[in-house]
Amino acid sequence: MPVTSPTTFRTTYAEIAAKAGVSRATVSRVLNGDDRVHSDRAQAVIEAANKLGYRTNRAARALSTGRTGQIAVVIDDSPAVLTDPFWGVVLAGISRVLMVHDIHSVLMVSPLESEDSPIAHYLEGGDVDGAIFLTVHQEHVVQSLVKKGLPVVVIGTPIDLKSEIVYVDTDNRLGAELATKHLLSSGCKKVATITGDISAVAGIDRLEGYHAAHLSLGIEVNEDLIAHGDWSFENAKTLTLRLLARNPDIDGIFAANDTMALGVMAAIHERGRMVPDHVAVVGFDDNLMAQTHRPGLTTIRQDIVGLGAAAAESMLSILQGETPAPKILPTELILRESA
Amino acid sequence: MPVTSPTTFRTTYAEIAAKAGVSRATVSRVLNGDDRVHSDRAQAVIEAANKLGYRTNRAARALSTGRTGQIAVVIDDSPAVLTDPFWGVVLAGISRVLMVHDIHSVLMVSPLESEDSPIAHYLEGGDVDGAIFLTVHQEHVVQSLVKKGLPVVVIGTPIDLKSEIVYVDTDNRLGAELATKHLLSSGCKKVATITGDISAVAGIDRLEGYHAAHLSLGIEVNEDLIAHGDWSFENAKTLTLRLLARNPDIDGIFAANDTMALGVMAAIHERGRMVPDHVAVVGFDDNLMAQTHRPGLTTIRQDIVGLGAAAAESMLSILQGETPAPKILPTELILRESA
DNA sequence: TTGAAAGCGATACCAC
DNA sequence: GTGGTATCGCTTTCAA
Repeated sequence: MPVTSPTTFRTTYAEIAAKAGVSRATVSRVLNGDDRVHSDRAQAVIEAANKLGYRTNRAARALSTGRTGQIAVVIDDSPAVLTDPFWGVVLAGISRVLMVHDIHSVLMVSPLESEDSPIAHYLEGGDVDGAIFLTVHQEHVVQSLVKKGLPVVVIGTPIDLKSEIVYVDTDNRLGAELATKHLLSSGCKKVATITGDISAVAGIDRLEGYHAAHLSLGIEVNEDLIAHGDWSFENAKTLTLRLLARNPDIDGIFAANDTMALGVMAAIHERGRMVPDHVAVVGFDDNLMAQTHRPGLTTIRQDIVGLGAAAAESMLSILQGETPAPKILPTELILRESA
Repeated sequence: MPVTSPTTFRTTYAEIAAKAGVSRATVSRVLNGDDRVHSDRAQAVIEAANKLGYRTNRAARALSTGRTGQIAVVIDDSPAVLTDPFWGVVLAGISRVLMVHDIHSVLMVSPLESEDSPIAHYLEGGDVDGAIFLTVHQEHVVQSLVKKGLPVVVIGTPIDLKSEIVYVDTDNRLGAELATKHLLSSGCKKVATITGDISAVAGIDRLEGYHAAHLSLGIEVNEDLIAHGDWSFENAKTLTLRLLARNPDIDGIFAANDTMALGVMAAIHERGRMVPDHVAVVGFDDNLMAQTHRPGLTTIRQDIVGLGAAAAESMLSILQGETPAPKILPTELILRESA
């Protein structure tokens, strides 16, 4: 016999059934919204349940239905990721939506290196009904999970688009185009960019946006103005210094994220130049630093809560047997002092 | 009959038992590390389990034992909290420790306003074996959960210490003392402080540390140098401006967190003064901004991963029937350019 | 429309 | 040491 749960004593269907004068089967029907129960008996069941403070036992339900009512949220276990305020907000977006549908989010912080990492096993183990990945981990691992029938949603565009992975992402390309166009159309003649990590899709897309802006305005891109960064402050600063040394007449810089934009500004100041008077700067993300830094950083805001919410909704949709199309969320230019 | 689990087909004890030529009871014993099983049979069971790729069904176990193997991690649903990089790291610390013990972290993002908020019900509902709170929400709600027998650990010192809530926290008082002493002993004659929210224990403790430093160095505290902030950038900036207007000879400022320290520095610059030459600044937290800002922010580093890990360990200890003492984690002064 | 009853998979008591 | 089996609470077929 099991040790009595250390917490509360729980009401069961049996007690509700007794109190309402019906069978357990009927209790189940009523509590699960089955129409074909006489409304008076249904009423009695509901009252009894309320009076007894009934809470459904998820373990029992899971055992019976094969559905756990839980979704794993997998996040990469690296300081760089965890330290990024971005993910907290995404988590909130996911959690809120799932909560409404009475689904719990199980957090798994871990690298997902190989197909038989502990996490991968957890995920196939049936402890959860699906998994949302907060960064594109090793893509083939995710892929193999999908093949095994696990409902999966990835936040961020997968590299291999042919893979039938369901994903949601910010419109990085259009956002970057917005940013670059803003610089170009507000008088900048020579706009450089510090890209993100080009092995990541977000990095590529934001660079493409830079190109697209030039193209649409009929301006030729000078490859010499493109510096390949890695999302980090220090690196961006170094690259900017180099850029400015080679092209002293640069008057605008689009950094592929806010952290790098701060590095860019630091470099500009170090060269004794002013933002935005000498060089205008636009970032991407609109994180806290963008707001608190002086001068305030003009940047591209993404709907981060929305990203999480969209991922959760895609998951719900998969669980209902559908195959949701990828969702790409719009961005918005936030004007502050830097450009 | 249940709908077959959408994911993988699962091996059960029955199959292992058949393959190993033993009973299900024996399979259970072996897989749960019960010694008194002949080692050869045990071996057979283990081999069979591996060969069949057995994964334990948590729902079944939970139903049988009354233990879910899940801990709720409750975090306040406010932008200010979610945007704080701090919590992501704490989460990682918690998750890692629990994971090792095969316990899942269920994330609940929500305010926990009242004793019958949905979350409170979830928590008493037996869906989890315990709860870790990432901010002291309404303390009486937490208290009532404890009274109902739910194992609870709070990250952050509760206001009502007499309450028997298990908690872990950073040594805010000593950290603040360290910060203030650094300013005082490196030549500053007039050190002001921008406090955090004084209705929060962390706010109070950091202010106390400021006092303690003066006391231990035999310097009298000038109440006029204490400005009551609210952790935010803007507010800190405003307060600093006011402080400097009234006391132009302030040459050091301890801000109770890094975000405010940035506000302080912004204000100092706005007044045309230099950091640290005219005014030295020390923050608290050592977040990303402290590192990327120029000049680099001298600050107090807390062991954030450690905080999460400590909370998780306290939880494990409670689950084993112990009553862990509060844990207070040490801090460290990180020297950069600002002081 | 309703109830009886057979599972779901693991555990733990009881008897051998 | 080991096996048989009742049990956890809910769902769902099957009959009535």
